[in-house]
Amino acid sequence: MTHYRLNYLNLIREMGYRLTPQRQIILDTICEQGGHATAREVYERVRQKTPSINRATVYRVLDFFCELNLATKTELNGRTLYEIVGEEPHHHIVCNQCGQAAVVPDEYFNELTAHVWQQHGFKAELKHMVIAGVCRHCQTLNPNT
Amino acid sequence: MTHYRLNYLNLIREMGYRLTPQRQIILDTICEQGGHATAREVYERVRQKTPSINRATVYRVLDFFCELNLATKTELNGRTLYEIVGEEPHHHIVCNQCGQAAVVPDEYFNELTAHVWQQHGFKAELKHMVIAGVCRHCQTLNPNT
DNA sequence: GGGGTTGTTGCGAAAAGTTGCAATAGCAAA
DNA sequence: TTTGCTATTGCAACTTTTCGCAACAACCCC
Repeated sequence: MTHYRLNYLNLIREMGYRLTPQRQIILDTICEQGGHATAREVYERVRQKTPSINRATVYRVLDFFCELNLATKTELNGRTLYEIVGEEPHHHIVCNQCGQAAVVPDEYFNELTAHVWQQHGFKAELKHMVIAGVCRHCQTLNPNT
Repeated sequence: MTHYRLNYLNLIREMGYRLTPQRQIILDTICEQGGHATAREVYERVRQKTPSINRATVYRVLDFFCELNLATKTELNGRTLYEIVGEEPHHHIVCNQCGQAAVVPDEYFNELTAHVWQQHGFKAELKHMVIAGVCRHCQTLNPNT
């Protein structure tokens, strides 16, 4: 977490934005939390450390991090989740039935990226895709669907 | 729109659900609107025709349509959009800079689907994916990014 | 170190979206 | 056509998210 934090804090300044204590605290919080977290979860943790930070600020800072590609915002079965972007880009497969999620590597999307590039001249920037479907386990339980 | 509507209304009943006037009106509305619409837009149009329909009902019915695979719910740069599912499954590429969207066919995802199937035994059910990136036009404008 | 510029924050309020519950009304069966 | 079951709706309260604006404070420059 620590070295992430340093890189990220520099990044914010290098991009011409200001490094405020609120941004540092919120960044630390989502790093500590690890993995996904909803805005509400982040806010709860932040206010425990620093109650003066406003809820609106948490929302704004989270979106700010997303704009800098420092974090991602993902819709995962109804909940909006934020996650720090690590060095390895990755995506998720999520079972529609049991809700279990697993990580899949970026390479799976290579052909897709190539297609849109060749056919549309479109430079895909896949960040944190969610692939819905049915996991192995639930398929054996309900072979009909 | 009309023949869609008939099929869809039958579908609802065949699945054992009830065909209420609210569901018909909301279905008509998103058909009329065509393309994407936010819940709020649908609600506004619905209330113009039939002010007695409650906001909560619109939200519930839209999600109900999604569960029947009659519509899809998509997150598109911050807005939650609903769209009627046509016969052709399709997806979108959306430019991060100008916001322009284009349709891409389902086949582009074949290799991706094969990967998660082979590697994870996961049966992907891709409904209405959104691929973010930069379109051809914006690339020529800003060759740096 | 002190001062000015302007990006950020806190605050209050409004908008958007969700939930539980009692009342209503589809629809199947008599 | 009437009856009964229960899925669905409207209502009201609640949570989540957004917005405008005045006050604040990072950061640059001297």
